[in-house]
Amino acid sequence: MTNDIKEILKKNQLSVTASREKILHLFLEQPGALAHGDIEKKAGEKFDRVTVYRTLQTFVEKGIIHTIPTADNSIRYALCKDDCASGHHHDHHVHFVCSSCKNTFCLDDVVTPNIKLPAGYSQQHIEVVVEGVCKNCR
Amino acid sequence: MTNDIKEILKKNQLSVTASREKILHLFLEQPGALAHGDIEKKAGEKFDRVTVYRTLQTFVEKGIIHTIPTADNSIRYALCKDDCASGHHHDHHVHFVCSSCKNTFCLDDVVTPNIKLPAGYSQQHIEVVVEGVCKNCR
DNA sequence: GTAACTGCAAAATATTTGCATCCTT
DNA sequence: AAGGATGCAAATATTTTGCAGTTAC
Repeated sequence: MTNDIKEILKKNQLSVTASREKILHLFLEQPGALAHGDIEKKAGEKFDRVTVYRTLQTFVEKGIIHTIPTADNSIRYALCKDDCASGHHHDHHVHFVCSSCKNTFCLDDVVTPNIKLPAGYSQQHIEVVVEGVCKNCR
Repeated sequence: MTNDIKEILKKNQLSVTASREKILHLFLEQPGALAHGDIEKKAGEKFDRVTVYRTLQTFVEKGIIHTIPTADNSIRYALCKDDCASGHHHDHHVHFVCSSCKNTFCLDDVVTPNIKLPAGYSQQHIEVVVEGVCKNCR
């Protein structure tokens, strides 16, 4: 498991450092998505705010995690599936925000639908976020 | 036209003030969505940052405008259709972000699709944002 | 006249940048 | 040893809050 973490970092040409291992571990050990603030809390004063910013940014650039837009101005991050390589990230699944427990999940098995756009519009990417109650909260 | 603006405000039990008229006017005169920053720019030093925050918040509460989540942490606001009343806002259309001109539009004619969720999940709301090139930019 | 709205000041938060030091390779 | 990563300090930017003065009704 710890090896997995090192592997992911190496595969993306990143040096293996304590902060990166710890942040990546947080993502692996929990099913949902994490906002910047969550990471600082869960890590328990361990590392600098700035390191978290920089690490998240690096991970997004490398395609290790991806962002999930939300309506409340708090960007959330979630792990990408293995087949997301740097540059061409394909994020074809639906995101789910639980209005009860406030967690955000990737519904990896639910693919985004095809949308018929009006004439003249071309589609490059689609993002679907469903809000509701998750299976743990009902 | 100016009457429309006053009407909208009155219909929502808001006093008609210069700031509210001006901000509402900005939304009416342009097809896309506006972020907080856009409003400050377009208004040209006219009113206080704080007033913009408070006005936007009020409008969202009353259902005059709604928020559109984006991946880059900049919340955008757009006018709601007439049938959005306070409390039960129905926002059943797709949003479109142009990667060229950076504008955000409401595709009012494109309704959000039905998503089949995994067992145990219930849906309260759905948000669909498509990124691509709009008809003006291609 | 009263309640609601605005603008200013200031506080609280959040994010970015520079640089010296430390760690990974 | 060299390059990259971290942590601290500080600069910026963003959002919130309190309060006094102004405006709408």
